[in-house]
Amino acid sequence: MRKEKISSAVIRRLPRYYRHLDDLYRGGTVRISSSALAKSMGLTASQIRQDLSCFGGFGQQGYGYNVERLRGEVAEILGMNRNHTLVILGAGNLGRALIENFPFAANGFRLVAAFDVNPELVGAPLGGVPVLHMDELEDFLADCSASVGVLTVPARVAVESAQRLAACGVAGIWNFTNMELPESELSGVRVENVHFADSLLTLSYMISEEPV
Amino acid sequence: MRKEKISSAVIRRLPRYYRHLDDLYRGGTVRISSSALAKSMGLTASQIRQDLSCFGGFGQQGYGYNVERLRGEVAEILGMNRNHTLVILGAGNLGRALIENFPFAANGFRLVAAFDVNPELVGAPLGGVPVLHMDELEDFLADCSASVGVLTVPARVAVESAQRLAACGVAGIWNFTNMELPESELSGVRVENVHFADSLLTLSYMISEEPV
DNA sequence: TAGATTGTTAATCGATTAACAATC
DNA sequence: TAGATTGTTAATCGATTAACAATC
Repeated sequence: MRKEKISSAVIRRLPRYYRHLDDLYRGGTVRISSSALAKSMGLTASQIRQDLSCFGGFGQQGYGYNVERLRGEVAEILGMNRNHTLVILGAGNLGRALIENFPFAANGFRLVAAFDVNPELVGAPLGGVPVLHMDELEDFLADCSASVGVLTVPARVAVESAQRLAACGVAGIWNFTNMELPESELSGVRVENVHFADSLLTLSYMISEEPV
Repeated sequence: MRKEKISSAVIRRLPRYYRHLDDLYRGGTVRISSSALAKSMGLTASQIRQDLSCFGGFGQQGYGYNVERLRGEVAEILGMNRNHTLVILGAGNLGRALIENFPFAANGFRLVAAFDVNPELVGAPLGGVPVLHMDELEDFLADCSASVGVLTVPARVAVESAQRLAACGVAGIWNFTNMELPESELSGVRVENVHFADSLLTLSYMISEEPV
């Protein structure tokens, strides 16, 4: 039974399902039951069956789930087959790390260009992708629209860069700046934050639980 | 009233509280009410008062919260004043991005060394931090223990590196590899994952909601 | 067929929101 | 004092877990 509104708790688990199913698939596993998958992921079988049933009935009584099929269904749900494109703003160390090492294609994305203000970086392609000057952003996206803009710029230009991306009509912003973006001013653009500092402070809490 | 076990939902909000309180503090705001803070953070006043009351009563009826004091309390709760130290394993683009740009000190951490297997990187300090060969990890940590190990190594050596860190007695691992670490084999070490792929796939889902 | 395992409904648990007495 | 706002208790809402009929 497909549900209308999927809770964000479920959505945040989907990439992990995909990752585990992809591992199983690559390892040659043909079928898996909810309880076996639950065990390997540290969840309950109930939860997995509930989560999947938000999107349809992908299993078979007495058999379980076909790994290849379920992996494909989850990929489809996540939008991995939609030929999403992205541009990266900021070709510093972090931008370069993503450009050169992140498996965009394996996640259903195609990186089309990087932008930076540093004239020493502009012009020299990175990882097969052209590096253009930030001034060319609007012209480039007018010709060749992108689904997502990746923000790996310095914090002080984060909001301004986000607004330029929104004005160019991107659907989403992948935000690596430690800034909170004013989503209400970004006209419906979805923002996904990767806040390094929040993550480290969570770890800091976890390793500090005992009193000093 | 201090609660025994703090839920992870609350813990994950604490860094955001800190970030907002720090902004207010730097901006010169002296006091703030739960409702004003709630409005600026997109939460409810009830939730903020509930969250904070897990750790103590930091406010005052009729007045609200003193920003400087509350910021300090949250920092204390997060363990930001414990002189945590960390080492980074892997000085590739991502490791370098963290070493050179991440504000460790502002988050209560001191980066003491980086390790890599590449002889071209070993020996040349980055951002004031020595870069040592991975072979020296155990000796180094025997002399100078660290609270946290940061994993910015290639995925294929992620598990092995995590096990070495655990054997050296780190309290936490900040994991940037797209691998799931076997926490049960890491003898109590707390793991905080930064899964870029999971984050991008969540964004992919959000921008793909309408059927094709 | 008998055994296994799903999808779904019901029960439980936990987290968020609302309400309000206490009090600055 | 009167107004504001907390900390906390109670009510609601949502998410997880358990149970089981359906069925492969």
